[in-house]
Amino acid sequence: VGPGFEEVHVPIETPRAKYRQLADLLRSAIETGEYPPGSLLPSEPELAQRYEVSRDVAHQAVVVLRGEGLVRVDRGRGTVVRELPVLRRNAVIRQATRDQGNARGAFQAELARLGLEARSDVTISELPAPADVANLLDISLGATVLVRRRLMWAGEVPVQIATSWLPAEIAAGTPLAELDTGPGGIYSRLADIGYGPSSFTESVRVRPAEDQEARWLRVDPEQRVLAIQRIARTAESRCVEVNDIVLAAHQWELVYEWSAGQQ
Amino acid sequence: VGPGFEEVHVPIETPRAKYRQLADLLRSAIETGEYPPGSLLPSEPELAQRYEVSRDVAHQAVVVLRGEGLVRVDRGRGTVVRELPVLRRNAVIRQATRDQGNARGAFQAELARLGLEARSDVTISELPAPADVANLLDISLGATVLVRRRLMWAGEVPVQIATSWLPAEIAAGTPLAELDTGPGGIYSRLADIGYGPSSFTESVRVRPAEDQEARWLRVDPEQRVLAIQRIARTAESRCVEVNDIVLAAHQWELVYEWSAGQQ
DNA sequence: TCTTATTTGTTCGTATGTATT
DNA sequence: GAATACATACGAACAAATAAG
Repeated sequence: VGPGFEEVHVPIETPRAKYRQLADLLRSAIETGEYPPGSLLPSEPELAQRYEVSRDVAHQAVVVLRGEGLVRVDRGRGTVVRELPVLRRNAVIRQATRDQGNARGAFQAELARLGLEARSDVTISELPAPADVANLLDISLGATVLVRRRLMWAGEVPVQIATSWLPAEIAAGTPLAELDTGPGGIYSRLADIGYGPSSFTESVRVRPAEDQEARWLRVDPEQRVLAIQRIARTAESRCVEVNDIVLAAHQWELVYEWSAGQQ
Repeated sequence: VGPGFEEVHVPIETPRAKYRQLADLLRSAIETGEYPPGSLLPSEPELAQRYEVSRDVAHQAVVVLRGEGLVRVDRGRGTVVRELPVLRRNAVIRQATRDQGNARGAFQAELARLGLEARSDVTISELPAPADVANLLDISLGATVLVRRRLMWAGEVPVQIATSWLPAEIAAGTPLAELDTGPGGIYSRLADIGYGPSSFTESVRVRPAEDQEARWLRVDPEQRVLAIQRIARTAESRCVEVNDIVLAAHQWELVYEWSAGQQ
């Protein structure tokens, strides 16, 4: 419990709801390896029978575990224990180590550490800028931007959606519009053409997954995602890239480091 | 929708479940101000009657909105539309501006910007260190640590729980053990006694609220919190403080800034 | 390809318990 | 104490997705 809560009113703990008790049971069973990663939980009717509760209670218990990201449901098949460990993302180091400073490199390194294979898939297009992106990039509403969307997998598991927006004015016709941006990634290519980023800002929000994200990341619509917006600026404070990153919240730990003197 | 999803299999959109449709309806009504912040939604039986659905559907719809942090339930009273805007927390600036570098100062400034009053409440105790904290502080398991727990409110709304752990060996008997740590807060006091922090690491996780957190932050146990662990180190890399911060996830935006050169 | 069984998703109806007003 | 509100539970039924044949 810990100190400092003394003065808070705590009502007598009402007997824990059955579906919570069952969720606790199943959680322990998963953690002790009774249901190993990738295996199926007993079906809801079977849980109901085994623990002498209604199917509704069994269902609600599974809903709790899904919310925690402990299991995932394949409809028509069953409830699967998730296989991946928590992934760590260090935003500062990603940008600092220039020679592998592209997202792919940092991502690969992180997964290699865990014995997993990184796979990613890039799509490039040119589109009119959405309002918020246009605003940040300081271009006129509707002006064209280069869009790089990258989907990333850890092994066979989809884990990240990243959408990068660059002003077409500076990116069109450069290696930034190519699938492979070469060593150092897009930040090195931006530097090549005189727009090397000098500072970064990330803002982090937690929200429910949108339908499409939920399907692609294989999570419930009720599941939360981390929505990170990274903004890269030149030394003159010109914004040269906006990057929207979406991660399944249960699957990631975000790490930020800085030193005291820094402003 | 956006580019890059083309190759993903998207099943025909099954008709949206009634409880989701109702949740969409209520969400719009809240956003357009039909149910202003602080007001009560119609009761579940009334929603059921008005929209010709079962009470179960009305209940599930409210569950969705609760998960999003849009409403909060006062049991026995009704469902309340939340009052607070999203709060922004800039971790780097908090530590950088030394003269108001204590959490209280930064927190107050942020709330003042929104026209809200900050209130906080500190409890100090000395306890044996939990295993993970002892490990980080590099002290023996069970050694005593100074614990500063701060509960913070924005106006009347509880918004943050922060628990700071300091080695008793360096903190006991110093101003660090006082309720008011004076100008600059604990980091200035650490500097005074030769343990000024020089670098910080924050790691961010999203998880369901524990029961006690849920009660105190007035969220559901199913609701997610941001669990931030900040570690402060001296120039010699000695860890001098571990700070566990818990925030209701829907209520906060985390901001981190850094420059490209930095390691 | 079609059929059937299995599994989860959703809805309705009903009932009871607990907290607040 | 009574009325109202949400929380939980049981039972039944049908829909949708998947797997096995």
